[in-house]
Amino acid sequence: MSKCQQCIVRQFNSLKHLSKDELIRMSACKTSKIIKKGEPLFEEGDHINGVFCIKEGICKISKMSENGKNQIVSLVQRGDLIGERSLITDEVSNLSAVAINDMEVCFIPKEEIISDLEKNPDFTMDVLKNMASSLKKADNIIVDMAQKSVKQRLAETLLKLESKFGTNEQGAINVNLSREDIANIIGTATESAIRLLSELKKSGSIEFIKKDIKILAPKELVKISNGF
Amino acid sequence: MSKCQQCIVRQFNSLKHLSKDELIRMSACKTSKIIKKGEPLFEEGDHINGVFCIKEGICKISKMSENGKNQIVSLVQRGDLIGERSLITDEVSNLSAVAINDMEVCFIPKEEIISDLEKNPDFTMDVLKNMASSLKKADNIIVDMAQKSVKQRLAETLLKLESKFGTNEQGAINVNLSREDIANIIGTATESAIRLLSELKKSGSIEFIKKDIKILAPKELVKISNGF
DNA sequence: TTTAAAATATGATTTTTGTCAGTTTTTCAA
DNA sequence: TTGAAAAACTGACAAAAATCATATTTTAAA
Repeated sequence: MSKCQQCIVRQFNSLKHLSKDELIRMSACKTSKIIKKGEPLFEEGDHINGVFCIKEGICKISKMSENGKNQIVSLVQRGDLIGERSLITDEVSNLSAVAINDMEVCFIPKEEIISDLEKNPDFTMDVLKNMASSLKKADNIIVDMAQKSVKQRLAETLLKLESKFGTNEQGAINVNLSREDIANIIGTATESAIRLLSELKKSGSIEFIKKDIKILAPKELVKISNGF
Repeated sequence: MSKCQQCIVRQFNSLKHLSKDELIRMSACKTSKIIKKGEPLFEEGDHINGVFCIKEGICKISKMSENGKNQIVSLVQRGDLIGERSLITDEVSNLSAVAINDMEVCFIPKEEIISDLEKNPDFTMDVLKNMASSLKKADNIIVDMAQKSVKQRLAETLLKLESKFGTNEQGAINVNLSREDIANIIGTATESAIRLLSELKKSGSIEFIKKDIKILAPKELVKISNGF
């Protein structure tokens, strides 16, 4: 199994603050998993008891509402760390994570990393920073969900997706989301999302390359997102 | 000025993990403020550069949307700490805080408390725990905002308000929110909130005592909140 | 390759929610 | 106390979004 000390992915997240010794110890106890597209990494109610470091692939973090609809709360990709919260509380996960393409993921058990959290202030502060940043993002999403129309949220989401995942050779947003996934990000019915995408296509703001979405007029989407 | 070492309020938040020495030092540099109902404690764009410890009163934490509507993200009360994020990042606040009744608040400058965050692991871990808990709550709010109807959110909000602030002598929810505030919590137009409150009143789930709301049938509200 | 299932798409309709306009009630300061 | 401003309320209507029905296209398994 590959060694954490030599893993590039670690440089992208809080684990970069661990010392060589800490990494060697971690490397010895980590496990590596392959998760196929569509399969869960963990589900609501699971005891995670550790953190996942994403070596390859993208997954959607979602939560079931009482209405039985799925809401995607975030998308995480190569280099991201998930499950930091499990280090801090003993509660079961309130979220589930499902691969949207094939993934390679390392798992570091809680008992191995918890002492680092207590003893390595650089590591702790970085975890804290990430949480603070997530919290700020969450507040912004709450405001958007509460105050923006579905159309505004769709336009904003497309812009965010492009900035996060970039574009492929044909210029389309480089993440493989179904129309249903998009609807579950913006919090609307799948039909509504499809309808509004068609509208944006008709008006020339986007085009479809197969099922992928290419943004043609980003400024137009910014306008829509801001309510014009 | 009163001393932090003797302040009961401190027991309710992360500051309880500070040592006697740390408290004495903090006490020497803290400032105390009286904020009248309706006045801001801080506003969007302010450099907070420290934490506020609420000694008395309640305030609403809110954010302006691009649409020009105000969204209340949380309500904080006696014993709560606000502004922890300012300790971690140098960004200006993305939120504003306005008193909903007269408040007494202590302010502890960042430079005084930042070393505790770096050197006192109990304190750090408690801040981390609170952030993790806030993050979980935020995820739940996102799901509610995205997936629940205004009526569902109103019912849920009333239940949450009662459980957080309790009831007064007449059994009404013990927090002084305007109808507009309620609308800004659930993310809807003031008129819609008023209309749905009247509906709940007609159906006997709640009653009004002056402008205050008294929950008569909590089970009914739970049903509504869950979509029945 | 064929075929069934899943995903995408579109139309018609209903429900939900927002907006505007106006009335009544409450609050608070002169 | 009184009168103006703010808050609460109600109705009518418009806009947004969900739902239901159904058609078409794509995907993936046999």
